[in-house]
Amino acid sequence: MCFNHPPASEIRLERVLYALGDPIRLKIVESLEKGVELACSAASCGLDLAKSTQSYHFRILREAGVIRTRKSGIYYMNSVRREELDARFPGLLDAVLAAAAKGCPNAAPMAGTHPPVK
Amino acid sequence: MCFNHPPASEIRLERVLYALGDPIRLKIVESLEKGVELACSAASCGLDLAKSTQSYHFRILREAGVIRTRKSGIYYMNSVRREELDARFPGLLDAVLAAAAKGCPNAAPMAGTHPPVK
DNA sequence: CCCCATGGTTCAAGATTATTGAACTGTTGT
DNA sequence: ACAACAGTTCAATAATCTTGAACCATGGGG
Repeated sequence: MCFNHPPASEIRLERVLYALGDPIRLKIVESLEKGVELACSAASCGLDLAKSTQSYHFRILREAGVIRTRKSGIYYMNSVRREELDARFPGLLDAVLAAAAKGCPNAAPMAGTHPPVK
Repeated sequence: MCFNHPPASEIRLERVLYALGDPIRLKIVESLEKGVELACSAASCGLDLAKSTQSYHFRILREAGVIRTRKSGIYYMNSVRREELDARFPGLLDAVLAAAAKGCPNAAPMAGTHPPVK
């Protein structure tokens, strides 16, 4: 099930902005922006949502070309398509994440929440 | 009728991204981004929309803090809140507009369309 | 001054889009 | 083989966009 990842050349600004323009999805991207790869449940950790809703948001991010999803064992591992986004829209993700980091110095105090250590 | 412009300190990233995450509103901001001040009808020129719809999108941009609207005579003049946005989210608008300019080298061939010369 | 044309707004209705529970697919561990 | 688990898909409900009609304010003629 290798999902519908758009090729880098077809990533469209409107879709990216739309994807980032939702608080839930922005938080997901933030949590992913340590450069790490996280399972859906770990990336949307703390957000109180039905899992079908989470799935929906991951799909939006995926189809916009913001994240990449790879199935590893039982988990769906997600990461931000950093290089491709930076190449296509230089400075955009940096500016968004810098702004997000400033506006919200949230160090969500997550404790022992199901680690996707694999 | 001095609208609901949020003070600079209350401009929230989520709202800004949401506002920019719509093709119509992005085009409006682009057309405003010559640093000029334009009437609504001029800023949304070329977009084929009911004027109530245009009004709605201008309101979203306004309440997000992206644009400023001032009534001058019979016109509602709009401009981007450049300095405030740059101060609050450095590089964000630059990155977005650079990306938009690259993705779409549209020189919309507008001819003698009702100029808001005032 | 009265009237009307004009630029935008507001309101209520119908048309997209987001959220969610239930049922499902695939993988792992026992 | 089976149960448990991570995510997906589907269909129904809730929320948001779009639009026409009615409206407000301003400015320009008679």
